[in-house]
Amino acid sequence: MEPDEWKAATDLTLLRKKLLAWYRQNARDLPWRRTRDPYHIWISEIMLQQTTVATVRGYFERFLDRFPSIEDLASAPEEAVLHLWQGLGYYRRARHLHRAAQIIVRDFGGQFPTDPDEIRGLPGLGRYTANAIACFALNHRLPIIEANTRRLWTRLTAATGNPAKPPLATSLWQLAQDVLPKREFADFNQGAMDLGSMICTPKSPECDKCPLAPFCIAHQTGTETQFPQLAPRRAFVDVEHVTVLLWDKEKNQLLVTQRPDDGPWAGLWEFPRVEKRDEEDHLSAATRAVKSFTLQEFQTRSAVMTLRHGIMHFKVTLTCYEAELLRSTPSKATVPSGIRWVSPKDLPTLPFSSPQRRIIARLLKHPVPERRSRAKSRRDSRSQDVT
DNA sequence: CAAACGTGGTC
DNA sequence: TGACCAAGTTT
Repeated sequence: MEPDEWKAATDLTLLRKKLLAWYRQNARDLPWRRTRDPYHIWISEIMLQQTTVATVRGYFERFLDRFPSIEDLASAPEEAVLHLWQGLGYYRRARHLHRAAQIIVRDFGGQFPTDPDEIRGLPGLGRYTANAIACFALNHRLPIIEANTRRLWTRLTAATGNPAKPPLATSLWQLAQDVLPKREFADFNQGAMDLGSMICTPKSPECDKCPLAPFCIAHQTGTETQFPQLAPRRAFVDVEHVTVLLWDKEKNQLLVTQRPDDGPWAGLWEFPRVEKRDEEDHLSAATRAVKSFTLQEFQTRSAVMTLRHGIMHFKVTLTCYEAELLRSTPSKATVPSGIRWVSPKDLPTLPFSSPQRRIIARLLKHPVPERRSRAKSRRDSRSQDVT
């Protein structure tokens, strides 16, 4: 059925009443619901993009603890912002957040803008996020559509087609607008998300507990799990990456490199790493990884660990080698930007991707020189040592 | 517009 | 235990 058709055939007044009543009884107690501060709600909404509530909880608290105000965020080094974001993924969000904070300080006197169009103009704020902040923090009567509400409304209306793109996306936004009550629209929006998240779940929705079941076409026809009709995901591709712990033994330091502004893990640090080519072996790839960052002479040693991780639609096997400088870096040498020599204990002060942090964790757990001998007996569930 | 952009919780 | 998927935005 078309959302328009469903709307005309539905008692929207009753639906609003049912959803609001359910929300009053079942609302989740979330940290970002205990405030109306647009800055706090902004941070939560950015963190929640494509990210589960369970994951965000801890990050939200730490972030506001470190950056209590927009000005604190704006004046922080980008590296500090990325450091608080490490492990959350989609790191572009953190950089947009940082840039937006600077714009707010420069153009809005450090006060989060109250005009929806100005909010929408900030980097990282699309239609959903801008409306969510304007609605929850600033009392604007605006609709929202995200994963939970998309699932909820497509099931209620049994809407066919891809809800992420026109024409269905357009009619869902229109529907979300039209169902909003005159008052309590913020609770209505929050309630729709909670219902989608807790009752109208992707796999096995609990329709017997759903206050909107009487309005739901999918439920009436037993087709709940046929909606939403999302586009199929890209198939996974196996790839091999090789990364190198290049030691300056004399100084007890390791070479780390900063990811370029574009591409995966932009702005984060990592040990020199390349994607292994089909025609080369792991050792050659390890050597190539180091050579792409330094002209200093070194000797590649052996692989010390292998771990697997996912990134986007890739299944990565990451092999970690060790290598050693033949001569220590002269103390007065100029180190190019984008490269640093860091002692193992200082590695946690830099932002790293999750797989690279797993390498660091093992490195610190098995400090030189026992690292090799102890490695065999100390394997964890997610990675295997290579002998 | 299709593709890029990460990670961990969950069942 | 591996597949699915999450409070999307940008280019």
